[in-house]
Amino acid sequence: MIETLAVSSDIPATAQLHPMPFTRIELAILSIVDGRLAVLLGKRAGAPHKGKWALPGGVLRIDLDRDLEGAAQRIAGERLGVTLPYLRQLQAVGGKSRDSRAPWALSIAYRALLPSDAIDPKAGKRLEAIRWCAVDEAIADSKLAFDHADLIRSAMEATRAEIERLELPFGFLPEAFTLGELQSCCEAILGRRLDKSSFRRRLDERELLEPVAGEMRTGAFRPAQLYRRR
Amino acid sequence: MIETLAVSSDIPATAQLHPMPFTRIELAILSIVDGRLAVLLGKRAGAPHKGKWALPGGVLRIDLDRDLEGAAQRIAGERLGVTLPYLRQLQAVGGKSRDSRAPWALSIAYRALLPSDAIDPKAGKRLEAIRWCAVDEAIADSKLAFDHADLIRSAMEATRAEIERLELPFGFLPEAFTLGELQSCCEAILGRRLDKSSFRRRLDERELLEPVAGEMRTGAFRPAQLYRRR
DNA sequence: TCTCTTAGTGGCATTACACTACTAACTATA
DNA sequence: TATAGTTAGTAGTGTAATGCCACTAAGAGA
Repeated sequence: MIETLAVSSDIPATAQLHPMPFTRIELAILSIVDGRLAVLLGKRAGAPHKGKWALPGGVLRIDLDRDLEGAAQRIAGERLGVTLPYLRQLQAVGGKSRDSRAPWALSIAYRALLPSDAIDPKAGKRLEAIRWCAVDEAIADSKLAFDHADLIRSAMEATRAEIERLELPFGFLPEAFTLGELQSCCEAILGRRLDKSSFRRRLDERELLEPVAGEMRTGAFRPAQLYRRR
Repeated sequence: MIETLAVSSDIPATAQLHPMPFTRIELAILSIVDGRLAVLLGKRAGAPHKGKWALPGGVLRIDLDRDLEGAAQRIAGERLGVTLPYLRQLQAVGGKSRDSRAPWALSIAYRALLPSDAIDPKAGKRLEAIRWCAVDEAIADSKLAFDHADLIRSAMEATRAEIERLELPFGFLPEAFTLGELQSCCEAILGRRLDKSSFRRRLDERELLEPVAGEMRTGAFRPAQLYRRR
């Protein structure tokens, strides 16, 4: 039926028979705030879950979006005024009565890494307010809207696994950074301390970074060599 | 072209304003055939891609399916007459002009592990034929329908990564099995030989298995201890 | 000049694992 | 009955990765 009829110009009867799910994109945007891994939340301005905190997101628009990643970028631009580097699809969740706006709701969750100052705290269209929330607290918070606590947990786990594999969180870092800054980032993501010596040796063997010749970060103490992505 | 609206008896205007994508589930069902990792393909009986081989799949039915995994199980039951253990969501793919039946098509891909004899080769409703195809060949085959070669690659990579982490492929094995059988499975998935001694030591340290006391697999050569999942 | 703090390096111990070699137990066949 | 062939199972050694600890270096500030 669906398999057998279909020409692009004709409308196959069966495809019209079945209503399709209310389809959204949700964004788990992570950052480091006060040395802890944090996620961007928006306070919902309307029903459902009015007044609760939730991941920013929006409806998939088949007239505007070329593909799923394009939809995620459009929504990030419209709602938050940013484009998202290091975007990665997390998972799809869907089911009956996930969202009272429709009988069946499907969400595709994306994750991005951003420095926290890349978001204007006054942005957030269609949201009363936005804020950064430590992921530990967000996951434990039973008052988050929808099933967003699960999505945040999934974002955190995926990001931790990347760091364990030494896929570095360049999204959190400026173009040039010190090894100390990089290590602090990784520690914030993993939620545990790392050994400086082992960490550097591992980076070294994999040849992931190159020093920016002559450039040092100078500050209160001994200056540190700056590195960039290789 | 189809424009499927999200519908509901009492919904806010926003949910109804936008047409929703044509949403399907695709199944990457893996097995070991002749010592090689293989994927189940169906020959398409109708347009689009009529006569080409594709992953089995079906349309998400919001009237029938409670959630995404339920949809995957319903489709596996209807099309292949099986229920799928060790089901895992792979990824969502979507975009304009993925499928000529609709202006915007979204597919959620699932992966399952099954012994090859769990599928009746005469099954395959709405498909001309079904067959097992070695994943290497399927990935290299530019004539597969839609973007299914990408989905198969993704299924293979996800499964290999699981084996590397010693998440064992119990879906391919009977209740009780020998260490030799388990090792052969893993070798077929990884596409390389493993060292017997190391493999056993790693299993041992992680305490993943327990011997079935007194039970041995007897055959042409020295009998082997049977193990089960712990 | 001394202390404090961060940057950066070196060495030893432990662990995980690859590689090799070996013994054990069964069948089949001469 | 002896022997070859095949799979099951164990043991030991070397090496690579890395955890852990200790050390030196370079700046600021008291």
